[in-house]
Amino acid sequence: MTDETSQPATLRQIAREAGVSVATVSRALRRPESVSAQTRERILALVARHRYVPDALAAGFASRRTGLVGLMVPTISNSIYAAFTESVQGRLQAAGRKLLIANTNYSATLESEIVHKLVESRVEGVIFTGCRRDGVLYELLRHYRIPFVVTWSTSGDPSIPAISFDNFAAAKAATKTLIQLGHRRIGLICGLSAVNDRAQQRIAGFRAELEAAALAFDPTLVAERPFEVAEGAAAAEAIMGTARPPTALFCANDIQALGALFACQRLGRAVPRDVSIIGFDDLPMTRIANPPLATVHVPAQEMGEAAADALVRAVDMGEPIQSRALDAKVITRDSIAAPRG
Amino acid sequence: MTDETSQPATLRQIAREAGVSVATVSRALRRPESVSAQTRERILALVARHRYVPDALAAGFASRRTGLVGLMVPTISNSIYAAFTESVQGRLQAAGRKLLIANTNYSATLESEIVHKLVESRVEGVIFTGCRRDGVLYELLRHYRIPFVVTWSTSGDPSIPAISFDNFAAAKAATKTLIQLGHRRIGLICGLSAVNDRAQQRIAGFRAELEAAALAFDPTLVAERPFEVAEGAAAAEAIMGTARPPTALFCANDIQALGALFACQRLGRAVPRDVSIIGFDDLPMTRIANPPLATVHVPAQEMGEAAADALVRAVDMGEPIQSRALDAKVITRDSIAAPRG
DNA sequence: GATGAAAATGTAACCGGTTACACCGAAGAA
DNA sequence: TTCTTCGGTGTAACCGGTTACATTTTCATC
Repeated sequence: MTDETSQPATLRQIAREAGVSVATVSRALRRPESVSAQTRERILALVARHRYVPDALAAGFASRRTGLVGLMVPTISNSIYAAFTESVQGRLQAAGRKLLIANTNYSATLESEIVHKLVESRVEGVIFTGCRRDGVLYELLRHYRIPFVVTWSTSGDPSIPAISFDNFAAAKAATKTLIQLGHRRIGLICGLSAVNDRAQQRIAGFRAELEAAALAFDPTLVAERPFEVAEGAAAAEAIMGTARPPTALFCANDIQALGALFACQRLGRAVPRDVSIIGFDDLPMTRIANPPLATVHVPAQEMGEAAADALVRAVDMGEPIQSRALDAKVITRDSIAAPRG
Repeated sequence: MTDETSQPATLRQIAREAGVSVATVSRALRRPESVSAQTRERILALVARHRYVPDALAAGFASRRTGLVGLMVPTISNSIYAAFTESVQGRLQAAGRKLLIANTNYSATLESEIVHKLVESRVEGVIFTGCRRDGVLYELLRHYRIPFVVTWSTSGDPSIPAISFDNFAAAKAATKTLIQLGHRRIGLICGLSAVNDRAQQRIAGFRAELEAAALAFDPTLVAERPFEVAEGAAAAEAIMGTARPPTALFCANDIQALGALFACQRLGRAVPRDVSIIGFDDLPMTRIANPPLATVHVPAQEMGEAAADALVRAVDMGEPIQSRALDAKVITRDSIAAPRG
């Protein structure tokens, strides 16, 4: 088990020492059954002794396959993206692929740079978060025949496959839940729609439902903020501090919803007695909070697995990626109730 | 701006069309100042027209450099690792490196497989979480001259560089804070020490401080659980439901601490009046919770950046990695107070 | 105009696997 | 015996850049 030389061995060295050709060593490692048992054992013994680990770079270069898949998420600090990333990674790992993760930090410039890096790395597929981006990027990927799929956002363009759920409809449903309880003045806390098409779609769903219920949209009850607990708390304080505060808050993500919940409690507004709160994402913590937080369950894990699987199939079998809309549904919990009086 | 051919171009094609040698094209792309302005522009125009993106695989293969760094974390679902990962990634991205993330899911077997994959990929460096693992892995990396650094855990072995903080001391300090407030019966909720050396070190720190204060260690007040809010809640319920419940809980991570906080409140135990709670990690949410949660600040971001920087320097300048212990410190907030009576 | 240094460019070997194709020998079929 | 088949193996081209070294061009200086 000691290393013969201090330099890592190469396939040719192993071949020489085993008295066989490089092709045989390559085969012994990649398709062991295609080599006689005797030869195989001699080779594997040498491999172990030299601690030989084949160079995936050279192998990838020679075979024109890298086994790499790129994933672009805005951030993994947000638990929901972390869970999503983990599901993608698990699935790819199982399929013998490696995951290259890149954080775009909600910056289009950074995202564009990263896509170029991924193409350089000759990834075999790319998973995007959200669909709004410069079309040049999609063209670049097509030119290099790299399949891609959009997640977290449905794309209007049928040529851009999306495995996702309907943010607009989900936000509309959450808003409807509040309206059906009797709320007429509803605040909205969400991400920055300028850099986040999910936030934008959720706002649109919120407004559409208000309109459907013939309720006025009051911009003073809306806050677009970064995804931070503290931002959610600050936004809730601001909205609840207005002259005519709403009786309910729709937070387009659970991180901000938790911040809002804490802020309301600190302000002495009981939830749900004085103000109802509904979130979005269904993070594990919402179930445990006091009171448990109503939310919208998003199929983060399912979406990640489906996207990874679809990409692997596209690479392995040339199967085109079909757009799919998964289900997101409102989860009613104790943080929402009919308004007082 | 249209692509001439439908096949992605190669360096040789660009060279032929530009009427120069491949070396010149390579230089024009990698060190533009080493080529005359005229030639450079002609080449760059062709590069743009063909949408040429150099093949990093071939480049890496030729130059024996991949620009890849591997990061092994147990999971990124835990916010603190997500923040850590993000800081590593940001730093590496700035240094022109790409990050290969792998989740070990607290499994030694999986970790071992992944290290092999990373060596195959010829990563230029590896960042580990925790130090407890089969020495064969460290030997393998040394044999391939791949620098590595351990984070989140100090290593006893000086040959294994660690950029970390002292879990034992930090847990001891947190426990001491509770004891100094007057607590004599303290519960402990933490991760699974069997698969997590940080958890193990924190338990040890907890016990050491009890001993220093001449307090008995009561195993019925200790719960080792996976890192989930729900687990923290369940553990707190169990511990607070015992015949002689503790007056304080030390949770060795904030996720479980939040679960414990919610559970205590649900049980009608006011925090900190009936029970004090102190966490570990200083997640953003602890600041906003009701009451704000005392915790131990860990230098997750600093550690990630320092580890990434050290690795880059080791690769670029052959500078050996020095072990460093960063500061972790107790943050007092309203969730802890002197016990009643 | 000759000279030498510096700048710009070209030539070709090389990185370490993969794989199409050729080849050989043994077993089974005719 | 001869032909066919097939498992096992070898040969060598190939993937697309990088880079050491050689060569040519440019330009300031004497």
